[in-house]
Amino acid sequence: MSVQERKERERADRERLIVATARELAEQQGWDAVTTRRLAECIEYSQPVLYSHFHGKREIIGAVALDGATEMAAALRAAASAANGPRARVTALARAYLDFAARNPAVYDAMFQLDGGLAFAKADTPEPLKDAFAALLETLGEVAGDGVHPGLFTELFWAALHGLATLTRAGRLPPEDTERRTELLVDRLAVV
Amino acid sequence: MSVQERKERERADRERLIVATARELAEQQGWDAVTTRRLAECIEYSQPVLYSHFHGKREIIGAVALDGATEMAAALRAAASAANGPRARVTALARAYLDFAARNPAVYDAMFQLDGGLAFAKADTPEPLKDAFAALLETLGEVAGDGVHPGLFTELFWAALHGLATLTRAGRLPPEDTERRTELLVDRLAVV
DNA sequence: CTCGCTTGTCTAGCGATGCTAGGATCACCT
DNA sequence: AGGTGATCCTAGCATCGCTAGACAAGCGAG
Repeated sequence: MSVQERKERERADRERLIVATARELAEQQGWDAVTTRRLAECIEYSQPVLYSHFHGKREIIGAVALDGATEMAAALRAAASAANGPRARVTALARAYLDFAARNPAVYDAMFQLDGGLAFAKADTPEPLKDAFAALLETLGEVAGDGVHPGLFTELFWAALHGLATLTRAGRLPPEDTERRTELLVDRLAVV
Repeated sequence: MSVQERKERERADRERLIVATARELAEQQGWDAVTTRRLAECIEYSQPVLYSHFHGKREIIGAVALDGATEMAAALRAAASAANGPRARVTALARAYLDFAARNPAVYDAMFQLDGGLAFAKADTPEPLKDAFAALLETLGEVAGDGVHPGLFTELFWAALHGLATLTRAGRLPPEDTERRTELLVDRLAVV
């Protein structure tokens, strides 16, 4: 029994290594540089080993996305709980979201830009993704305003944040005005 | 002289054919299906011909994006001018934007999701892109509110629309609530 | 009308990609 | 100690974007 357990543990370790390495590689050189060959070489195994853990590159991206979602949820909750009052909480949340996207562009891409083969807004949505949305909902729900469904409001606020994050990083929006845009967003959308 | 003119005309025609075919192919089967080989076969020429018109696949995507920007600008202006009053104009604009993105997903991707090698928010930004932003600004500028820079407000509104468009199409947001989100967006952001 | 030349096009191929089949090797249990 | 089963790697397939070099077609000059 102990032998089998050890093997399973080693397998799980290696799987974590694959995901961590893929994330690191993507963060340093972009997802284009994350080829199965390079990734295999980095973890000092051959290509087919990757396919014994994941069905394909998509699933690896998906795994990075799930890790990222867990991290983002924690970052959002930490930022919100450190602020006092609904208004300050929402501002802190928005800043934390944009900050996470800016600091972890590859992870953010894995979550929302690339195809990681993940389901969304459905019953079989993975837990970390639902939890990240829940983290948004916790803070945003209280500023949705009367008669406005909290979930719908959160979706809208999230979409705005997502748009700001992606357009800024793609060079579509001048980065120096990020703070002003964030404040304007909170001012207008949140009912305090 | 006439011979040379004819050749140039034929070359321009073929270039338009390439862009139109790439767009059509992308719209029907997705950008992944737009390979240089398939594209070459569709226009009934060999691969290298593509490279005598464009420096690479990126430039072809960029050309589709520019076409799309021109179209989108026209669609936005048409929608806005058909509505009466600032509030109705903004609503019509938002609907037209989301509608364009939903009806032309491949073109929208070329404009904002894929790398078409285009410059943004800079001096050398191509005219169609600046014009599309200008089309947004024309309608949104009048509802920015006192003391709020119209450009900044337009950037924020645009980001929100972009977020809604991309998240909806990626299956991250339930499509059936699009209209309600749009109304909420206009209600909150626009000062009328 | 014919000949050389430029211009334009295609065939063939390079390196790299995601992914997989099949053989070899190693560790385990009897 | 030896058979057995899991584990891993070598080698290869089809396809990708892109390019070099051969080939042909059409032009202007004599």
